[in-house]
Amino acid sequence: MRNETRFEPGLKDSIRRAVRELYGYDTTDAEISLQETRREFEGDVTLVVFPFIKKSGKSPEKTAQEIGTFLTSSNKQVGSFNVVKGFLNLLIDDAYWLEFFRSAVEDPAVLLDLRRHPHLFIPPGHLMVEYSSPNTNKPLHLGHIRNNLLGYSVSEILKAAGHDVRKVNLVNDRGIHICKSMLAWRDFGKGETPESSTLKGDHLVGKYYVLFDKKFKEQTEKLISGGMSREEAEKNAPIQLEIQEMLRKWEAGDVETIRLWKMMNGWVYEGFDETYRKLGVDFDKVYYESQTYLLGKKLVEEGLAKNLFFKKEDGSIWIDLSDEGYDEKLVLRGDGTSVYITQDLGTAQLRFDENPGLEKLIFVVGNEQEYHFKVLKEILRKLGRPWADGLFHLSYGMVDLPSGKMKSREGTVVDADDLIAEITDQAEMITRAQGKLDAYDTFEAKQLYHDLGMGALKYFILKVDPRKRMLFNPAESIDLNGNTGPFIQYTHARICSVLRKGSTLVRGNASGYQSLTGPEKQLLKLIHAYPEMLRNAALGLSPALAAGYSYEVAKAYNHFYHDHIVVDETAPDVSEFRIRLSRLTALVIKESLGLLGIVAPERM
RNA sequence: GGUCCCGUAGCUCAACCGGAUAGAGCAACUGCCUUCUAAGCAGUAGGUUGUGGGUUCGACUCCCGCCGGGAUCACCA
Repeated sequence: MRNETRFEPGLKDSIRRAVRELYGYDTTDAEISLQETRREFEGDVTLVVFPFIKKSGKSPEKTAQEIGTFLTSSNKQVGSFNVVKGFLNLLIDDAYWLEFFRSAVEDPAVLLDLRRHPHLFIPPGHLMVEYSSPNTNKPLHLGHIRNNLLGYSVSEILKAAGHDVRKVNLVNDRGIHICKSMLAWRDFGKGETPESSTLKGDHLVGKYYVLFDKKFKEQTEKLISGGMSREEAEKNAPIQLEIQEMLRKWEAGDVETIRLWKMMNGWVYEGFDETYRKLGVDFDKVYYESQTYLLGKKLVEEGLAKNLFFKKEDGSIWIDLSDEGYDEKLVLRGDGTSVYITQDLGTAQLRFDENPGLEKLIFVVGNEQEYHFKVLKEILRKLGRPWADGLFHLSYGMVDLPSGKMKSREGTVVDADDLIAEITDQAEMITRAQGKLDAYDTFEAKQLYHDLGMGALKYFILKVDPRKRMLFNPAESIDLNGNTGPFIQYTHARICSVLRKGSTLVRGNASGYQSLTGPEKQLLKLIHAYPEMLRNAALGLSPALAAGYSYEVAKAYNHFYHDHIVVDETAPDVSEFRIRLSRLTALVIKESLGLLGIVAPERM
């Protein structure tokens, strides 16, 4: 975690003053490198003095010594210091930590509200986050899970940092691939419905999508054995010709086709809603591609009129982006129909039109579409849209299995609903074996198993830097010990248990407590760092920072808990302080887990 | 082939803008429940940060070459 802003303007200003008075020049911010003191040395913050030695003309040790002496006498936050090579370790006085503790006890908003910290404050913006973006021809899988969890968490982080955030979904509900499941159901489904089959709607539709593929393969193989080339066979399989016909009918608004489409998509949406509910994600608005795919043609005309685009002989329209390091890019087909990017140009325009003041549009989409989003942004920029710079592709890495990539055709896809069920079952087994929940009724217990299972899954996925590929091993499922969601949830439940026992001992604000033990101070420092973590997570769009933070806090609390008696009738001052410290710890754990969409249970 | 991303302990991941002896968890091994939740705590062991150069007081981090892996470059989305 960055520390340079942590001890607020005070410390940096003091350093600046020290350098000016001692060596007679003004430092730049970049030269003042503050970091957390490594555990093996004594201190809280460390100043790297190498940048100053040219001006001081003295050795690193001597320079550090001089700055340290200046700081202890000019800044009362600095209690003492020591020097190791070119590193000046500063010890922040306990009084500072205790003062912070009391202000947080009085008013927890000090922790949660960035407006309370001028040096951490981010000007609030009006943002939109698009995530999930499923196809309506098959159920959600592990890849979608990462997308959904990221999109939701990033939105929560941005909201917590003070932004106005709109979460949106863009459902890919039309097109030739959607027709595949429709056709297979119509011809082979015998009227099967989610009710009659007891299959979840999205799974039922997915079943017919797979069936289509099977029939298609059978037909092409047959044609190939009849002497046709593979390419020809794939073009001429009867079922292939039929879906093309179906898509034409759909686009022409054919009543029967539309009816079938609506019915089957309806099933899918019911299925998706259930999965979204289990994942705990939601949207302020859902866009449907069937309503947006025609948008964007006006922008194409505009680009043509401005000579940014050009028309080829066959009537197709292109933009030449070779000067920007990209290729020529098609923006409209020869027959005048939209391609993916046409639509995206249109929806971007629509969103900025619909949301006056919108500053940033964040697309949570896998990194295989990086090229697409670069091109999209570049085109909009060339079209003179001032908001084009506000487009941001939050490009996340794929989720790999031990066997390699997930391939739907090879049946190695990990289904989202199955995974959620398995993890929840596992959480239930382990929790029951612990036998700490006798007071819970069935409903509460079920809810808890779900919260724990999802805690494990969400933490596992979100703790990894979004940009990186990650590996998920379903066979080992998910650990519940160590650096995991349930470990942090457990710590929260543990604190709640302590608080239930000790709440009557708390009356004042522990003002009698004067000196901190090591573990107490460590915990307090981490609590103190919450706003800074929030700021960094928001600026970096990184749930991983919130995950890492919550883990650090949980570890520090368990250490503290192991070494100290919290509730002690015979030492009311100490108990009062430690109970209040526990309360603040529970608060930052609950908040940081909340940023990840993870519930912090009171018992487990 | 062009462009981009990745390579850290047996495994999964950290390491802030270039800072000190590269950190956690899992797996392995040792201890700790008569005391507030042992889903815990403490410890041992595990590394030439893919590789070779360069820049720097200082490189996992920046630059160049190589090796290995991935993505992308559709009148698909």
